[in-house]
Amino acid sequence: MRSAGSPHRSEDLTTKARIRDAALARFPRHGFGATTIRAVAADAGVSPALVVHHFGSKDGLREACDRHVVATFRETKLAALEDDNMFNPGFAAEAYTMAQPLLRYFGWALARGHPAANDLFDEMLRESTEISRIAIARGMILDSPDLETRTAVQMAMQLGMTVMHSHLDRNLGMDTLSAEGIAALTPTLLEIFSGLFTPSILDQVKEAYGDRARELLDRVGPHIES
Amino acid sequence: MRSAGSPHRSEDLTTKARIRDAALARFPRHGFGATTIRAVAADAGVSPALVVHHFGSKDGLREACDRHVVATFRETKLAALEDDNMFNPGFAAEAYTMAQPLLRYFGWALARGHPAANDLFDEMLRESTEISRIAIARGMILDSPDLETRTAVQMAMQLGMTVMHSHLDRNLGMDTLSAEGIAALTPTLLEIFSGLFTPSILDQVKEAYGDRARELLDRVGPHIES
DNA sequence: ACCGAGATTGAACACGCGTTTACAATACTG
DNA sequence: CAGTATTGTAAACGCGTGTTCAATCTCGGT
Repeated sequence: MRSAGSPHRSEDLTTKARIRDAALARFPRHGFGATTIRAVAADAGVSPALVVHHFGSKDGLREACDRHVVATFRETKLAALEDDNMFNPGFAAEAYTMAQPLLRYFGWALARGHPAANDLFDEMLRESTEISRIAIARGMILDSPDLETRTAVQMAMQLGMTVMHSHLDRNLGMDTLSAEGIAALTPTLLEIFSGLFTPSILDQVKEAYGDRARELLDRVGPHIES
Repeated sequence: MRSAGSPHRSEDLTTKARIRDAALARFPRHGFGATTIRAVAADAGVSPALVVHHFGSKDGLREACDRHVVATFRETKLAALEDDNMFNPGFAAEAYTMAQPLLRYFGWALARGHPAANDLFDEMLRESTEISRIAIARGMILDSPDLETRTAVQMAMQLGMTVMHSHLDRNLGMDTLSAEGIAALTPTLLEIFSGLFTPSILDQVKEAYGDRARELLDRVGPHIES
């Protein structure tokens, strides 16, 4: 799988990017109103005026965050599509390993219903549906008379889970947005959605995910009539 | 099923309750910071000073909203438990019919991770797990080697769906928080979770929900070995 | 009729915010 | 090196905010 391509060490980032990243972390944690330009500037180690100089206004800063997150998600998703990794069972864990602040911000933007995030949701939904169709054709998941609705609900649920991640963390005693957390949770997700998989892919998954998945998936699963 | 018991016509409410309801609607829509006491007061048709007189401060107002929503949810949930309606397939539709502002606010509070909402989440999770155990004993859903995790993930997903409801609404062309929306979506939810149901309860559900559910559920479903 | 307590208000205050402006330092370019 | 754009800063301004306060209104109890 291709790397996201963006630098991760903060000393490699331009001042503008450092300001943006500081805002990216603060907005979802404190909300838009409670996030002050002065605080963002302090996080980035610059003066408040420089924030305005680079982004025009506080709203401009938020829009820049929106655009950056949306663009990064799009790129990551496209890369995944190109490499045909969408059907790799371990894909989710790797994909979610991308910087957690981005995920947190994305969930926040979706919950806020910002136009740019709306567009991304809709685009992701269209692609998700298309991918579901391909997976059906490949005999991996089961068809549905209303695949659009099923995919939409499933996507809303999985993204919603991201927004609720702190509650999962607290109750499961782990960081569910980390790579290890995703890996630990994947068998359970497969168990929950087991009714939608074909028996053959379920066998493959049991093989791929080891004992824990086999244990969880032995009792449940799809049942095709005929 | 018992009614929630709270009056719905605004002219029946005390001024204090009207202020609280105005805040209840504004906080999730505009966020805490962007919600001004003056705007809440205008919505309730009172002066800004009266808001402070009744709730002490803006934070006090938010806390009052938190308490009210959490308490209402608890009451509704207890009533449902008492009446043993938790296993009625049509329960969700009725339960969700309660005032939508409450649902919106609850989702917002959960996403914010407010302590009071945290407690309610944890309590709901504990009860959900207990209910799952009962449902397993009654042969309605399938057991799991890690029922706690499965229940937690399922709950986070379903609550997260509430937070994401606007995106579902936009893409499905309906109001998914209304009684009709819930009813329309329930067959799809059953389809998604079909792997967790026992065949017998799935048959019952097909019977209860009519042609659309039967259509959706005919292809998928659980498969118990032996 | 009187009183007192709670409900309600308009005006004002103090503070922190986003933003502006003028100015200094640095980096780039011919 | 001169000239110029870019990057950065300190200080101040104006505005909207949460909040306070004294004053008025409402109305049940005696």
